[in-house]
Amino acid sequence: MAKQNRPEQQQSQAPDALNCEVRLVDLNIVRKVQPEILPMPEAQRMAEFFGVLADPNRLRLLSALANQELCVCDLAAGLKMGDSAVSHQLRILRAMRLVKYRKEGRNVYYSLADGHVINLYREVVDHLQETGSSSMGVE
Amino acid sequence: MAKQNRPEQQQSQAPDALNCEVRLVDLNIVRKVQPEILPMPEAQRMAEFFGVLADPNRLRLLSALANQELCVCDLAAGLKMGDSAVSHQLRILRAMRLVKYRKEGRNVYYSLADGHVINLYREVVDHLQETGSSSMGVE
DNA sequence: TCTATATCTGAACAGATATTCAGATATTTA
DNA sequence: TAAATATCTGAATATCTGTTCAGATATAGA
Repeated sequence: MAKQNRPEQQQSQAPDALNCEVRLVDLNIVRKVQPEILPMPEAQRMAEFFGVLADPNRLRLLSALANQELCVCDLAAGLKMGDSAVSHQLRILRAMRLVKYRKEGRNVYYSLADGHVINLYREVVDHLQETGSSSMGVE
Repeated sequence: MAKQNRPEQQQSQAPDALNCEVRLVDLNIVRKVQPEILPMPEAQRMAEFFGVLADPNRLRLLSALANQELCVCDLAAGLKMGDSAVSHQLRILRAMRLVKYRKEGRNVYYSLADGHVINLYREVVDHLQETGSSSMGVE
């Protein structure tokens, strides 16, 4: 951790800094890098968002809604999931505003909220196709 | 679950289907939706990818690497994390091919693997800015 | 009103995940 | 060679997450 290797320019500047618990070279780099680092609150918000997409069943729900609105029980039937599980997942998607819904009688029809999800989807498909090993059957 | 409400066109087609455990209307919709649903293996792969981005410290690591390559101990110092934690997280980013690395002496310098991450980043920032409640200080 | 249906909700459990700790490996320097 | 440093790794622990289950709410139809 002491980072005494990697000789850099300003070691002559403050000789006593070498005895300090904070090392000189670290400080220079850290000072440069720190402001570029995503602050923790925003990082958490972003992580929370990605976390919503980090579940195969939620992704499948989104893909089912990509072309038409569907109610909970159709989604459950189509994905072969329990109604309750679908409802729980839809709530998470709703909280992140990835889907919107509309009530009609006792049915609730869900649909995608905007195009961001699709864009994300394609970007990830690109990445996985280029780097990954499997194929992703997406046009 | 029986979906006897929502009267649809083809109920006259097969009257005995009403006694079947699989309901008619469900079947029609499910048959239409099924092929559009992301298959489970690909959904899992994609979810795994998003899961890698679903951690605030990994996002912070990526943001630190967005402008320059950095070694493990500088990342640890900059993010105020333990060396071991950083190393563990970098391994995950490496496995998903989001970062690449280069050894130099006893240091290992990491950098972003390609531009997909940045694109994803911006897309999410857009989404969060439009729908979310907080501001994300990204240009 | 009563029944069936669609959806939602909270609790509980199993499985996944991030960090810490201790220690291993590799490289540089004395 | 020995000591110091940078990085990595596996085990252990605490936390988070997804599903199921039981039951609540709401709406449509008899």
